Amino acid sequence: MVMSVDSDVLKALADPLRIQILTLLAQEALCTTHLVEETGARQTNLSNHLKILRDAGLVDTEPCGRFTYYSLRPDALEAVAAEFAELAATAREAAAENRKRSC
Amino acid sequence: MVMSVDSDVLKALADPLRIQILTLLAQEALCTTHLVEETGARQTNLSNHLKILRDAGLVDTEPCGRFTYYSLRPDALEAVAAEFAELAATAREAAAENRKRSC
DNA sequence: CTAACGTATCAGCCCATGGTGATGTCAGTC
DNA sequence: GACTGACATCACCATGGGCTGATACGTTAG
Repeated sequence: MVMSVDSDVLKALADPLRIQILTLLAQEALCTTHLVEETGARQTNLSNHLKILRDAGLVDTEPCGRFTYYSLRPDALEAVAAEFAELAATAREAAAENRKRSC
Repeated sequence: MVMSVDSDVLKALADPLRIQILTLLAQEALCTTHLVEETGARQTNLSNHLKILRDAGLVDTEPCGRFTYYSLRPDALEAVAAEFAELAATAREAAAENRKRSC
């Protein structure tokens, strides 16, 4: 089974502020202003992070007047979760059979 | 529900070579020499990456004479998978109820 | 129309991190 | 004991990425 975890997605997930953003967006859709209030980060900084999350396919954007609502894409996270779960399952199998390449 | 994904674990996962290492270790336990053959990376480089994976609790080491066997820790990956799955579930719920903070 | 606001983009700084060669350490071999 | 091989550690360099201030763009309010 091929491990096809998108490296960009993982890089996008490997940042505390971005995880905080995702956690907030999991609760409800928010626009940048809300995220500025919640995280205390600057608008420019958040805009950068949101671009990374959007490019990675982790969040969706919905323009609403001059606001932009961001929401989390469950399928993207589920795909990551599934691939790690499968990798873990493979490892459990290998461990149960004590598979070990000889030197 | 608190999102407690360990940042170090995610950072450890956010590297293509380390993902390749984990994928190889999921199949069977290997020592550094095997990983050098499989990945084509230098021994020093691999040793660095393996230290990161070990510090993150993603792999186990088992000394065997002058060799060191590395194996993947399924529970660590399962924990990550579970947290992402839960975050995704929360987001699905929020989307179903169309939760959106007003501006 | 003009002003104010929400958001995106740009250029730059700085630090974290990946890669490397040199070296150290420990186990097994002669 | 001397040597070789497996692995870890160190110092160094180069690149990438996060943060920032300045600025541009589009939308709504007055």
